[in-house]
Amino acid sequence: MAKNLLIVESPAKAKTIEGYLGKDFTVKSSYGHIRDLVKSEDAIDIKNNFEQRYEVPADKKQVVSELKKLAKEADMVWLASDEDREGEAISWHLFDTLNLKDATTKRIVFHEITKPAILRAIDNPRKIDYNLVNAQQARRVLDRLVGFELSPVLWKKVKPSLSAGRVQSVAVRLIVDREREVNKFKSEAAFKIVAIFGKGKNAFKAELAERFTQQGDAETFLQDCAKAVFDIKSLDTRPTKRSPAAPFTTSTLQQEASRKLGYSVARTMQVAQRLYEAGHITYMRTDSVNLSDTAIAAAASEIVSAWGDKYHQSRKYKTKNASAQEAHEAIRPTYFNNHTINGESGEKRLYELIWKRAIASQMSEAQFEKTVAKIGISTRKEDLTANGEVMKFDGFLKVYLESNDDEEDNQTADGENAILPPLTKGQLLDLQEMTATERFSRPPARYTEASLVKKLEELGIGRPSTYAPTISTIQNRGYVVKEEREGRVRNFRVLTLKNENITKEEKSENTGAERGKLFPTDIGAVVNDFLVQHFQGIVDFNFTASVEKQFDEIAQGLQDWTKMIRTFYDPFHKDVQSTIETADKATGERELGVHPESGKKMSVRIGRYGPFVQVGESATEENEEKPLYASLRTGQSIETISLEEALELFKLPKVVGEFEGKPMKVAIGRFGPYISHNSAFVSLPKEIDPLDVTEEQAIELIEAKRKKDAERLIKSFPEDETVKVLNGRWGPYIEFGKLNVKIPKDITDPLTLTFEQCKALADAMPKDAKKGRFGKARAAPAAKAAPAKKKAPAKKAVAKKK
DNA sequence: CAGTGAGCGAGCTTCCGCTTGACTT
Repeated sequence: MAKNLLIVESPAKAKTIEGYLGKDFTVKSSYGHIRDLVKSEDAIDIKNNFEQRYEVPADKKQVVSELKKLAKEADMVWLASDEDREGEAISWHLFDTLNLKDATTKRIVFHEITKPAILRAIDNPRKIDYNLVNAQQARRVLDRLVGFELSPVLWKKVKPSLSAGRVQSVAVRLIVDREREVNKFKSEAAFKIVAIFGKGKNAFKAELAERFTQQGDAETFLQDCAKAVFDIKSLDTRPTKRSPAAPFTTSTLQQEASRKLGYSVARTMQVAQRLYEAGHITYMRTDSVNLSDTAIAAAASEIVSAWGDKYHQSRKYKTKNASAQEAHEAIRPTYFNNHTINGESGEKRLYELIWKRAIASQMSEAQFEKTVAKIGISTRKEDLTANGEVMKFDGFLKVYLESNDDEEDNQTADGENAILPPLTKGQLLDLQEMTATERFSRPPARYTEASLVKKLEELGIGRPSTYAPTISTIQNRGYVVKEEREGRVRNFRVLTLKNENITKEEKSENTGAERGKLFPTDIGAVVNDFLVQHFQGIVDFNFTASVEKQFDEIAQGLQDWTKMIRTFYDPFHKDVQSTIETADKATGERELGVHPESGKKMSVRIGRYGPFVQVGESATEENEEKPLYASLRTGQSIETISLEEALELFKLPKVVGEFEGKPMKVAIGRFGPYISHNSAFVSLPKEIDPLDVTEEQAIELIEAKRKKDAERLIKSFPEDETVKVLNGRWGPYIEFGKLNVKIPKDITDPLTLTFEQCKALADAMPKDAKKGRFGKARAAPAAKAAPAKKKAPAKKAVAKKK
């Protein structure tokens, strides 16, 4: 039996370290935290110095009992969790839970998983740092108090099951604020002047720095240029350089994988996890840009052997982020000589990105020669400017170029890297063409998942391990949606000067189209406004930063954690209580105006089933007339919907005629406009406006759908006409009433299916798990359904008594 | 994929950070 038990947080790490340490050490993992606050309200004893009640969650029981057993048998237990607040707390929880003894327990730390680093750590053990543990407890207690007091306020004042927290509520606020900036934004048009000089290989572009807001001014400029002589007024050539970016942290990896590979932050983390577990990369949840000395040396030898000494430059990076805890290395390949790996294509691509970024970070800078030519115009006092750039040495650009957040900027940057022909001062230039193009100022960009992570990191909010889950949470709660939105067509004017002739034309472009951007929902906006109004301090962008400062003081032993929490909690709790007592229910209600025909009040707000328009006052005892209601459609918001758009909502659903003795109704559902007829549905093609569907069109569409369905039909049953075997997009399936049933793999020929078999398969389908691809997230209401069923007979019993 | 928008009211929801699996369609 090994004399030493060493415990780290991650099992993959444990495996590596075990290889370094030999027989005397058993290396095990705690799988992160092993204890957490109990779920119930008495987790924190507020009156008694915020004393906490912890428990080992069910999924950690086995880990804990195994560690307990091993600890008992070992002579010495080495607590080697990460060197940060959470890691220190994990060590303390282990110490406490496993009943360890001071004399036979040592705390060690390392920032990199290399043999020398581990051995050095073992030679320098210390005790558990209780100041650091206290700082973690303060963090944990504060987050629980905020989350579990704020969320119930929302259940009362907005809607059940909502949530609020120090991190997620600020994330939502960023998105709501940004959306409002976009909506408020007024685009301004101005004419941009671009000239092309020279012919063929010697052609180059020059631009005017100023822009003209009036078309007349742009035209005058072109007219003046028609007769002008152009000459090189000045030439300025100077060397410039560009340096490589630091190796990846979690946040920069997420950003770059989003831009270059189109991955969501969750996908990036999943793929990175697999690379880590396969031993290809170092730990992927890190805020450090630091590389170990062995890694720097390995990168150096790789660079020198591949491209020579000239391309190598050893660099150490420092984090700019004050909140970084730097318990790990930056994300890098474990072996730099593996330029690529075996694996699934997603893994390969992410690995190569990580490899290139890490390698490039140890390479020489790229060198350029940048030329700025000022071009004089004989008839005007302004100058045109031509920029040219020639790469003299590629350096790190041989392997890696960091991309930019702003795609449109990259497009307009084409003039930047252009190569200028040989030019001399005083040289006269031959104008080929000059254009004045109307350009529009752009609103601030909506957040993508990755750019939101970047912003949160800048604000010091959240940690590498929580970025991806936070992004999921705010979407799962319905505060935010990731969506594509269609743009609209916009016209712009172009004036062209060619051969001393000015022509004008109007062109059109698509603008405002968005892909994979985060939009706030109505509920997200209402919750945000409610929190901003009543809990300003918590959703303040600096709240985390200011509590972090205090956690740091606690960690240094300069402040008592219970006093800090007390100072925060008492006024906060007061706010919670007064809000519960005095605040109105938040519905986001907004008056739209009056109905043009009836003169009744029109308003929008959020109801039980989502946002809707109401025409007329709500029914009361005096006012017996019921108002009319209509739900808003996908993409519409109570904040921006107009009276006209609201009126449109009442035009549907409408009956457009009769077919086979049953009415045909046009409506708009979750998947767009459709016709319903005799409990069958037909989607409307995009080119047909749902408001002017004719009876003939509707019949035609229904018949076409029937014909198509008949072609897909493999088998039907005389026992029940609603049961069919059909050919679907992914192969055959059974349609059992409204339920779609998958055919099990052992049935190779669907023609052999009997009615009884179909029925059995349908019965075997879990009742609540039929909706959506993400059954797991939706499966929660199952718990809800159970007590409701229990209640039902009780109600009946009461009814019978009556 | 429809319509629903009163209230009754039990028991439920919820935080942030550390870690991996176990799961469908």
